[in-house]
Amino acid sequence: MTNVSGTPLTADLLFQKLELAIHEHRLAPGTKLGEDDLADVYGVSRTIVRAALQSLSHERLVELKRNKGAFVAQPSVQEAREVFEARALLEPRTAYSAAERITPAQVAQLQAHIDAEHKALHAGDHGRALYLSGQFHIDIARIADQNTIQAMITQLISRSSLIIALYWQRRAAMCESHAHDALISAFADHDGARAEELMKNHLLDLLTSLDLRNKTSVPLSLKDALA
Amino acid sequence: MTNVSGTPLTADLLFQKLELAIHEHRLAPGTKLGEDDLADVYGVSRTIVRAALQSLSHERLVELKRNKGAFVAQPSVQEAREVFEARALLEPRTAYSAAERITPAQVAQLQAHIDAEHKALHAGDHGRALYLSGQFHIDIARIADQNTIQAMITQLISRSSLIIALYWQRRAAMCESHAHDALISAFADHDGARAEELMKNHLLDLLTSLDLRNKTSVPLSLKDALA
DNA sequence: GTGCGCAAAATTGTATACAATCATGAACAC
DNA sequence: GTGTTCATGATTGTATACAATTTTGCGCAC
Repeated sequence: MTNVSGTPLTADLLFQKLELAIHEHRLAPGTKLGEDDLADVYGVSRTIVRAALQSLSHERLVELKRNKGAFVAQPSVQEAREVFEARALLEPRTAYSAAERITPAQVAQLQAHIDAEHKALHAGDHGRALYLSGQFHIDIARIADQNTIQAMITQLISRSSLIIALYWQRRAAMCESHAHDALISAFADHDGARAEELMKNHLLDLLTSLDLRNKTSVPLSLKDALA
Repeated sequence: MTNVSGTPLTADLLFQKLELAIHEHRLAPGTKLGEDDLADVYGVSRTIVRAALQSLSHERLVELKRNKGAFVAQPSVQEAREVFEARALLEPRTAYSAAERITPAQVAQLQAHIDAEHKALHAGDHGRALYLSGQFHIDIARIADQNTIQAMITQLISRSSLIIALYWQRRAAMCESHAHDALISAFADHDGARAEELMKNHLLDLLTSLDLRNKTSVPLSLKDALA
């Protein structure tokens, strides 16, 4: 099948599309990503699809099982804890740095970001709201001018989205929390210490809102349970 | 060209070989990694080579320039600072956790690691010594039982090796420092606070031993300077 | 001799063909 | 009816062929 739309659709682009779909919970953990299927859907060859899947695998969003195929990752309870451990080490201090460097224009950007998040939530688009809420954290790293840390946080945020999909217990409540608003306030005041503390607590809140009791994670398809 | 040796040499294996070569400074920053060249050397098709190069690119050890080829990365001064910023956030706290959990057997492992490093240094194999010294840091994350953080530190260590290749100022001195010995002592005592502090200082020492003054990084080949 | 332009060579990007492995299911023994 | 075996089909792994782009270098004008 040849590509129909105007853009040639490179591997990076396909990567972004799939990453977004996973982040917005349009692709559930455990979903099989067949190479031919994706190639047909997006009108590219398997070469491109494989490159994109390899990238997703590197970001831990997809698990590549040799001779079996690619599946949307299903983070274990252990992995979920580790991801939030890592975030706890990186994000509070990064928020501190961001608060010291942030410009009024960037404060406005963050605020616009939150507004969009609330709007999506109001429109019932929970996936979109979750994605935007993640972008908020990534923006903070960008404002702190730490590209390396930003790349790490980006990965951790995406993985958190999978974790949320698997272990969230009270879905409705989450996005209503005004932790992000409080953070913006600290940023506007250039109050690094407060931003750091708020971020730390925000991450703890997120973690405790998960149900990480050690029931071996329920596989979505019965088939996988036996394999 | 067909593969001569016994093992089929998969993409992951080639990735490891190249990563090690970069880490041990056998491949200098800026070196071009031609696909056909690598394919010939290792007796595999370009398909495998490209997969390995893509992985290396994801680890930021190789820079992929579209239609130009793959080159061993040359981290900028800014990137060098960012890498050590990230390490400063991750490693001290991870050392703390490791100190609390470490077993006597693991202490012995670390000690053996250091002995091997000293031996390599004595044998004049600086590249090997540098590699082993990096593994020490990765082992700490492993002992802390933090796979996610370990993966991040692994990447940061490899990138640090490139940074050292570019910005180190007093080569001989480095590995003689006994920072690792002091860390082991703290680990043996399960003294988390001391381990954390030692690691923090160790990373600061490393950073200050670099020459990160903002001269636009000297390109190894004149050709790249103009491109 | 210097600089421009174009053609040839080399290198990377993508698609496709073939090989290897795994999944499915029918046939058969018990 | 249950379980095993083997053949068939589907899916992934690898190599190769072709297209697109870049680099190289020759030839020519000035």
